[in-house]
Formats: sequence, structure tokens, C-alpha cells
Amino acid sequence: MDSPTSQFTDRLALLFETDGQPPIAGRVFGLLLLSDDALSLPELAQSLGVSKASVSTNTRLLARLGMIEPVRREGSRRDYYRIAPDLFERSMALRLARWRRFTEVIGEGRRTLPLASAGVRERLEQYERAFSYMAAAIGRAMVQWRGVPSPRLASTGSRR
Amino acid sequence: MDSPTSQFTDRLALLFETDGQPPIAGRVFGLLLLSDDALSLPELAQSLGVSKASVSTNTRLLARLGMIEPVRREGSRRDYYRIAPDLFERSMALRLARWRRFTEVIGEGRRTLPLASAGVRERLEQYERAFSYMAAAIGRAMVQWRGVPSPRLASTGSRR
DNA sequence: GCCGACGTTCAGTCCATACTGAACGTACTA
DNA sequence: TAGTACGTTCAGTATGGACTGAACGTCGGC
Repeated sequence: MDSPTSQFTDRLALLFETDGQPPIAGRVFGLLLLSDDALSLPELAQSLGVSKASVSTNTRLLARLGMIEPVRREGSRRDYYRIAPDLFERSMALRLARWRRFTEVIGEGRRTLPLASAGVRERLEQYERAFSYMAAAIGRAMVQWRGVPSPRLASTGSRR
Repeated sequence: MDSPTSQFTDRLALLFETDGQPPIAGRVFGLLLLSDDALSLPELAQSLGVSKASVSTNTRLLARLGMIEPVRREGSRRDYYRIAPDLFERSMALRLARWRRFTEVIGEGRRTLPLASAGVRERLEQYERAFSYMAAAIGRAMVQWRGVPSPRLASTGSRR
């Protein structure tokens, strides 16, 4: 792997790490991001210079997150992976889901805990209301974005 | 600290941890979230049963993130901390910033790397365009939310 | 039906880092 | 000017988890 590419995957590794995910997941993601066609597990392992055990674990992680997906090629037992066609939507959904989990913990606290005061209750409710509002708005905006005709991709099929 | 409260802070600790932040930051945040008035560093340390060194580090982390803020009480050298009044906006901004960082790495790759094909370039550009679109939409939605009159908080000052 | 290639699993190692306790610098007080 | 109560810093420790290599089960080819 050439130096500029490894620099790119390194930055993604760091970014993934600060997000609480294994660095190699970022490297695999970065490599696939720059690759035109799907890559096999041994190809990824060799390009990145890591064990296939790591690649196996992290491809499954990324696939579970919906950021990449396996591609079956007939006449081959190998698993090929590529970036998910709807990558943007997936990554947005992931980040929104994290935020929702956070809000749900707050909501559960509000419902089950003996709160110190009405002010505290109001603070938590306010947060939950704001999240619901924003989540709905984000959902609407995403629908609109999907409707935006993509100049070049219009014919290549933005929906799978 | 009573058991249900520590259960709540534990869940937040776990949530922070999966987000790549120290668990104690989550505990401090949870405790402040349920507290009506600002808490001092030694109070936090004692309630959570952790060292004041940890509390000092993590309060500064949370303050840097804008999730909590220090309160000065005249006639006291102690630092008191409380949940940021604009907590929701802050936490949204933080999550958006993370996403932006991610998108910027992709953009930098697109600009500086010798890409394999036009398809790859288009994929990256598409991601960047989508992010810009969504970021703008989220910003507009936030402005609208601010404009939504809060029934009970209207008089207590939602702006500091 | 044997052989080889593939993906997964698991025990082991290693590294990062969260947390602690003690030492330190600082500012208010008497 | 001591004394005290802060918050911060730093070396040390320990815990979690990412990664590895080897062993395993499985499926296709000759």
C-alpha cells in the first residue's frame, strides 16, 4: 500500500478510535472507501499488514453497523466486502442511534428516579422533547435529500 | 449515594465509555444532571467515591466540551459545577462536530489522493454533499426549535 | 474421498489509558 | 507571615481490550 493511502487509513483509524471503535475497523473502511471493487478478506489483511483474524472481526463489525456489506461472487468461496451503497444514510442513522440511546437513558432516569425537584424534571423533559423534535426534523431532511436528483448518479441507480 | 442514582450514573458511565470518553466523566455528568444546584469538586468526589484528581480531570473535560460549566460563588474559593443551561444545543453541536471531522477526512482524501476511478471520486463527493445538506438542515431545525416557546421555561430565561 | 483454501474462534500477549495517592503551587485568612 | 483549604499535576498501577498466531470446522476442487 502506497504511503498517501496508508496516511489516509491511519487518519481513519485514529478517528474510529476516538469514537470508541477498533482502529483496524477504520483502516478496513478507509481501504474500501478508496477501492473501486470489492476486496476479499485475505486481500485486506495483506494490504493492511494485519492478521486475517483482525480483518475477519472488523469486517463483521462494520457489516453489522451497515457501513460495508459482503458481496457474493459465484464460483468463489471468498467473502468480498464493499462500501455500503447507502453509506451516508447508514452513518447518519448510526450517529442518530447513539444520540437516541443517550436520550433514552435520560428518559429512563426521569421516569424511574425520585427526582430532586421539579426543575430537574423539567430539564430532563426539555432535553427529551428537543431530541424528538430534532430527530423528526432530521428524518424529514433525509427524505428531502433522497428526493434531490443526483446529477451524475441519476442513471446509475441511487436505490438498490 | 442511593442505589437507583448510582445505577443511573453507572449507565451513563457505560454510555460515555462506548463513546470513547472516560467513565467517570459520565458519572459526574449524571450526578449533575440530577442535582438542582451546582456541586463542588470535593462533593462530587465524595458522592462518587473517587479521587478528586479524577473529578478534577473529568470536570475540566466536560467543561471543555461545554456540557457542564463552572459557577463562581463569591466568598468561596471552591469551584462549583452545574449542567450547561444550553445542554441540548451543546451535545448536538458535539455530535455534529464529530461527524464533520469524519467528513473532512473523507474530503481531504478526495482532494489529495490519486483516486482509483471516477466512481470513487463521485462516491466521496456524494458523501460530502450529503453531509453539507444535512448539516445545514440541522442548523435550520435548531433555529426553529429555539423559536419554539417553552411553556414553563419562558419566564425563567432560556438564554443566559 | 482426500487435499487445500477459506473464515472463525480462542487463548495469550501487549499496549493504551483511566484512575489513584502524594506532592506541589496558590490564594485567602487570621 | 504562617496556616489552611483548594485545584492541579505527575509517577505508578491496574484493568480493559485490540491484535496475533494457531487450531478448528467447513466447503469446493482434482
